[in-house]
Amino acid sequence: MSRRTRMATIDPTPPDARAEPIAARSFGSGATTISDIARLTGVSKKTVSRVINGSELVHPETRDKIKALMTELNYTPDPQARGLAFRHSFLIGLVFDNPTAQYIVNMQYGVLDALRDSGFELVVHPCDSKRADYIDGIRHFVQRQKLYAVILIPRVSEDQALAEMLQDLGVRYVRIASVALDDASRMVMTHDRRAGSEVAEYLESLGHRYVGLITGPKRYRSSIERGGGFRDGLARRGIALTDEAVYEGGYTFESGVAGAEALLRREPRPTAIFACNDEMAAGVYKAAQRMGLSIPGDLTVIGYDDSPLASQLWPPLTTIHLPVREIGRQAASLVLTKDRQSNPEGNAAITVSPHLVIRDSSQPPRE
Amino acid sequence: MSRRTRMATIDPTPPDARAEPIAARSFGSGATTISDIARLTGVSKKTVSRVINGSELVHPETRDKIKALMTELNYTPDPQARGLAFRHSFLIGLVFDNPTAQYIVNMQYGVLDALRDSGFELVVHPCDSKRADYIDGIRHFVQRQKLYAVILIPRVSEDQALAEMLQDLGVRYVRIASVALDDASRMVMTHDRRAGSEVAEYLESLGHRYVGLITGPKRYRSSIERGGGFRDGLARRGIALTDEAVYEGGYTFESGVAGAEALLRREPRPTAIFACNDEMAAGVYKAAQRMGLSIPGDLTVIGYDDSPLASQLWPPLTTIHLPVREIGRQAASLVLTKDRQSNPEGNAAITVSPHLVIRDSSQPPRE
DNA sequence: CTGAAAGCGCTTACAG
DNA sequence: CTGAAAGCGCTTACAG
Repeated sequence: MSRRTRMATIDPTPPDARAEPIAARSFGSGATTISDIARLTGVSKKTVSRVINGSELVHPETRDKIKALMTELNYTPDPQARGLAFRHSFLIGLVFDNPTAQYIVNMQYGVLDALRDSGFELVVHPCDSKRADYIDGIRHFVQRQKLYAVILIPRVSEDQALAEMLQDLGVRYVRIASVALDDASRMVMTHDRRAGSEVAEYLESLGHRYVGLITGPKRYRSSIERGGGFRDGLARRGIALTDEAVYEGGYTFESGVAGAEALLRREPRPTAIFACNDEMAAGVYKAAQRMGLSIPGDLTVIGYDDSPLASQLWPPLTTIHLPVREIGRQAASLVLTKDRQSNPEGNAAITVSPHLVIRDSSQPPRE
Repeated sequence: MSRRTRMATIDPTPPDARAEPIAARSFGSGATTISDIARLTGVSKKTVSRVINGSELVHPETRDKIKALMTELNYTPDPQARGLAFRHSFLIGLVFDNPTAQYIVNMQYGVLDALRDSGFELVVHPCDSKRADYIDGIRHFVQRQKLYAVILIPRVSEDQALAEMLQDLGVRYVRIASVALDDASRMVMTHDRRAGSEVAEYLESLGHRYVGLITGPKRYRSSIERGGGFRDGLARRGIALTDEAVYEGGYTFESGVAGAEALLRREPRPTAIFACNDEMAAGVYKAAQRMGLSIPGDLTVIGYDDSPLASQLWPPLTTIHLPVREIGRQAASLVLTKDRQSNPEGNAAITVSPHLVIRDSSQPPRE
């Protein structure tokens, strides 16, 4: 029936226009346009457009007929044409500086989870936040591609100047960070401070009293939060973390090695070390091996991230699981929800909680 | 002077049209259009378009004047508008199945190296080649976004059905693989076979006679090439690799552990193991540690990839360096060169050569 | 609830 | 060497 209706509908356009069949125009087959749908269904392009954009102002019967035809012809509106008319593209930019490969990839997977079937695509944009003009680079990227939104990953997410530039541009964005740096509607927060405390409490409960901390760079907010939470957690349990028990690393393997070597020379030697990411924890493993210390017999090691590395180390690393893919999913969902401003006051920021995963690198201290 | 020329040029459009100043229209500032350039420079849009597209058919003086104004106003043509007219977008798709995170990220960096300032952007598209309809998913992606080109990473690059679909669509693509699966103009090849042989020759030269091989899955062409090259290399040096000395792994850490455990139970015990990627080599480390074998004292281990893992293992891993970023760069350059067909016969495929990096996990066998 | 006209910022034939 | 007209596939006011 629906087929007959379609066939019976007379094409209102003059016979000279568009006389050729629908399919196979330019990009392989399936190049149906909004005009084809309008003509074959006997309505105006505007009405089809209303259906595409989910307007309520369409007669249900008309809408159904149009939708049926769109499905039948496997029609999807051209994002470039829509973008030109809407004055923005259907692209989401992912901007990042230099996290680990695993972090980047998991984030991409998470974002793409949320973007699936949305008509939006993910465009990646690494940058170097140490360059003076890196914000300009991002501005050009956003402007030129008329991005619909951008997702900011630490450390660039922590740059206030970048956020302000994006606000000036009037483009949507969301920042991923461990503290509330912005409106709740623009934040996905990870409770790094709480996770740091959790590590402290776990170590105290095992009986450790002499512990060391290897932080990330001070310019990373996550590093401050993880380390600060750890320090606070210890303090709450009556353990003071002296300055000599803290080594500022660089989130790299090598800095983990150096940090462990520095900390393990102290007297009394720490019985446990918390490294603020897994890569540095792997460095601690190496230093311990060199110094003839066994893990966890002589030394308990805790990491942060729960990267694949954590389960590949020997012994498997006790660490904080950071749900990166979930974070990416949340960030992308946030950016796609139109009604962010509908509840400007009551909106709570989206938060994601890392949690401790106990494996084999931790146990009570000897004696 | 050029400024005076510009100011003196009378706007040919009627005064009612476009009376407002140029800047700050929709997307922040800088929303200059081709019409602005044409009007202010006193030529038609078509001529400006010619300059944009590098046509020779423009008077040098005119071209210079236009270029100067474009620079002055910081004008870049809108990729969406160009895309709509050109019937393709300025997006390059990166399609991959499930390589390691490091591989994906390095590939992205390489591709972006080549795309910088080209006006093209990178859209990422992971997929699951085990799903029956995964090719349809890619087709929809390519058609809907009207991709300019797509870059195929192993293992999807090895799927002939996918390549044929892309050909039917008429979209440019390049395949990254270890053998010539396609026209030279569509290939970036890595000499995995040769690298496998290099490992064999190196081990023989050290004096190893009893060696084990842990391959990747048979469905990966790289696995066949690496393993095959290794076998051939040994054979050329008079060493036969028996079937029992070969374990088919899955390119995963766990399969490396399992493979090493199987191989190291044999008599005589192999004095060296070649794992076809670093992750499996890390698994070999774990198995060796469990069995109380020291590396390289009791066992030489060689990996493949030269991922960050290789230098983070203890002892640092001797491995084959695969220049992934360079591969990405080459693939993107290939896709951007317009004149691929100019020399259809004489074209040699782009090839990239992996090479051995000797670290501390290899030495001559005992006695 | 529906449509005709104009426009988004570019390019492609077609003329000259 | 240069330009006027029409078009790419959509949407936004504006009318009804």
